[in-house]
Amino acid sequence: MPEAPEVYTVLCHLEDQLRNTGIESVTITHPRLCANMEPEAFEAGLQEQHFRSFHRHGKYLVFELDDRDLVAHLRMEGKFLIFSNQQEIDCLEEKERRHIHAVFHLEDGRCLAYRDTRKFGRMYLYPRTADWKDLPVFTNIGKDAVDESLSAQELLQKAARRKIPVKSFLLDQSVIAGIGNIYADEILFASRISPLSPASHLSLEDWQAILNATRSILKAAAGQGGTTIRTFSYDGSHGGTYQNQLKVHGKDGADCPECGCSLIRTRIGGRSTWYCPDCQKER
DNA sequence: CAGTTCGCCTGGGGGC
DNA sequence: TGCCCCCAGGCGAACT
Repeated sequence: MPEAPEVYTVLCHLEDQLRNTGIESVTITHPRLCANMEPEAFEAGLQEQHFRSFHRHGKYLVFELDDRDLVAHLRMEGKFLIFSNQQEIDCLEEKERRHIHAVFHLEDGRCLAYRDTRKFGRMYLYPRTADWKDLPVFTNIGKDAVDESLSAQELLQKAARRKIPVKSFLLDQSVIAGIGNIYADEILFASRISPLSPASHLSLEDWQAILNATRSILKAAAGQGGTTIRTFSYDGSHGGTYQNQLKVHGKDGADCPECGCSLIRTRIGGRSTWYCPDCQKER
């Protein structure tokens, strides 16, 4: 479940590996992967293009090519894997190979494979746009969580009249982009705010605390290569280490690292949520 | 318009 | 060992 820090980690790895590399051809074996066109058009549109620059917005990866913009969302389990040649893919065991849904054959003989066991990930291809942030896929996506221009005032205004729990509000990508289930729990713990608090009940000071916690936690996690629980890895074998810094998320039966009382596990908006009932007061 | 539910997917784990 | 069911969860569509 890559969130902003994990997507950033993947992006850095791909930039390092693919910058200025050409695409000879692309083979799509799971048509639904291509979100905004037929797979044949997607394959044709990528032919002879080169990876020129690499960006992230929220949980989206953006690749600027010569005259196309390619956008990818890994959702839960999507991964980009780089192989030295086609034979390496052919030699994979069936249970590995069956989850590869796209292969980019690169001009230097390497292969960029997209593997996704649950087929939730999506890719979008567009004619190159002057500013990639104007791409249609970002129409309903808010500012990135670590965007310096995002202010507490802005969050306060967007939360006005919103009755949903603040945790659900933080997960709403149209409000703020890049936060997922793991970091939402960690951000609210650091901010000492109950995830159940209605979003509209938070003060300007509360939003400032959330913004400060968001920036410090996402940056620290990115610095450690992200969080590896369950399946995240940036290249198929190496993961991040921020899971060792988690204070509440996933801590079944654990005590609060601040006050020692028992952490609570509950469900908010259909998602597992961990918090400290003592440190995190409801607003 | 705000909020809720469902469908998409598969592997892993618990219960028996 | 095998079978069934539940769970994980981001996001868009469809609904109230």
